Amino acid sequence: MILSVLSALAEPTRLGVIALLADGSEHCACELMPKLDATQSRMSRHMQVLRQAGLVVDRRDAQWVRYRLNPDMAPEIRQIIDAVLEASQKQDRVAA
Amino acid sequence: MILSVLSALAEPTRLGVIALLADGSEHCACELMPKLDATQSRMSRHMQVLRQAGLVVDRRDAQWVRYRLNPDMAPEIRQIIDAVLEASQKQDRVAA
DNA sequence: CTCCTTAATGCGCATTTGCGCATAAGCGGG
DNA sequence: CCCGCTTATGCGCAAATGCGCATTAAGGAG
Repeated sequence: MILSVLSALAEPTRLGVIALLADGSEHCACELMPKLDATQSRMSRHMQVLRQAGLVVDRRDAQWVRYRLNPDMAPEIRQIIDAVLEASQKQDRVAA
Repeated sequence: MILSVLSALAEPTRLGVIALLADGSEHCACELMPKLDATQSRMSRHMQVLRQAGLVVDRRDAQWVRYRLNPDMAPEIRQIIDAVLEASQKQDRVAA
């Protein structure tokens, strides 16, 4: 369980997805793709990994699939997410 | 950086090492090996990954190599470790 | 129904990861 | 020096991962 969460996060595109979804709102795959410079099939499979790890949930809305952070995530997993996001923000700040 | 931390943690034996080192004291590889049911070469290579991710430091003491959590770990990385350890403890408690 | 947009998936391939085995290297004791 | 204990590493292999390409599926609009 935790291991699947950690390996889901240990990939730059997937981590980028989590960072984008961290605003709490919904985003469709077609919106995430260009922002993360990912092709369609890559994005689709990465989203599958995030879904299976329980990090995101999806909702079909017409021809779109809208993703958001799983609102029912266990609090201890949510803490990992928050810590990871904070650490990657700090890293970006240094890099910039 | 964060990605190397996450992928270092996303492996059961390595996560086990971190959990054992979380008591704050030093442990030699030969002590960790039987506790985590790992062979010598496996353990050696896993420790290398943890070292390169900056999670542990090692110290040669005669024929032993003593490991401990990196005391100079960046606080935001340390927070990830703590969150991960708490989550895996919770998981163990449910499993037991 | 046809066309368009969005998303999922089968397939094959290249790279990475994890491992065991054997061997080397580091260190202390006799 | 030789031996024993501990650790590191070269090598080859099997499995997992990540990807592109092409195709399929799902949905809405005309």
